[in-house]
Amino acid sequence: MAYTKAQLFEREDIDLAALAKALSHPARIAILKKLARDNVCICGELVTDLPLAQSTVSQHLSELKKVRLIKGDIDGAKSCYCIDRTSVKRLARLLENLFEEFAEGCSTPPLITIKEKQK
Amino acid sequence: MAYTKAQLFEREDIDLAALAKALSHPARIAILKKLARDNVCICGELVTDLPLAQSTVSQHLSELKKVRLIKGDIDGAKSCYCIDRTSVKRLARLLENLFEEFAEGCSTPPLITIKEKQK
DNA sequence: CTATATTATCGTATAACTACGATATACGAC
DNA sequence: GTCGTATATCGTAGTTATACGATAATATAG
Repeated sequence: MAYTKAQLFEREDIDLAALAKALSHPARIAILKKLARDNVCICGELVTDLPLAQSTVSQHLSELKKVRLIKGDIDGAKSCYCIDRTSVKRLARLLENLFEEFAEGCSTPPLITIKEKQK
Repeated sequence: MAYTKAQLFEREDIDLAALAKALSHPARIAILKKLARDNVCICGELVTDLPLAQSTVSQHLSELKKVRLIKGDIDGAKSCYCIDRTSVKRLARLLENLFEEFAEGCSTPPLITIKEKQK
């Protein structure tokens, strides 16, 4: 039988799932946090920081780039990556929608909302 | 060599990654949203709602339960699931931390784009 | 141009995920 | 008890993810 039926769901759910998948490995979370801290970061720094081989780091970067959470530029022989704030905002919006539904569904206490504090 | 090195990362990153993985399939997002809307929901309703076999839905429910985003109670022959607000709050907190880091990172967009690497 | 440094990509092995049908289990009705 | 319903679990096939080393590609240094 077929393998995935993911495309049979609602667009928004598919989008959020794709972004969540990008966050579903601690290495990629760590990469995003470092990129955020340093604002920009060359690949080599990530390789020395993470307990992973260079090719594996490159692979993780590629995944993050695929969903546009980061973008990369070539600077000489090195690659500079930075957070793509547009997509981060999109992720924040999708998460907000989700958490709103959580909040609506029940009368129990307040849910923390994801606020967008950027710039 | 080993397969996963996920456990070598920081606790918080591992936790967030695990929760994000639970959100990384549109079916599970849809399940969470329905559980939130109905506050409580029996498994059968989910099966008729989703374009998936009963066993597959049960599997997705199991994954959500594994990270405690939902909890289930047996009500006779049926199973009632509902959102676990405690874990949802934990997820919200972890996401907040992440987004805070994003916000703290520099606001200046880009760096000098030299050129596109291609092959 | 050659050598070195940096990063991306390829090939590959293994683990995990997705999905289903079949089966097991547990309950309620009878 | 048996029958039917509702869920969970097992077995499994195919797909995707993780990880590495090896190699290719590109830029800089000499």
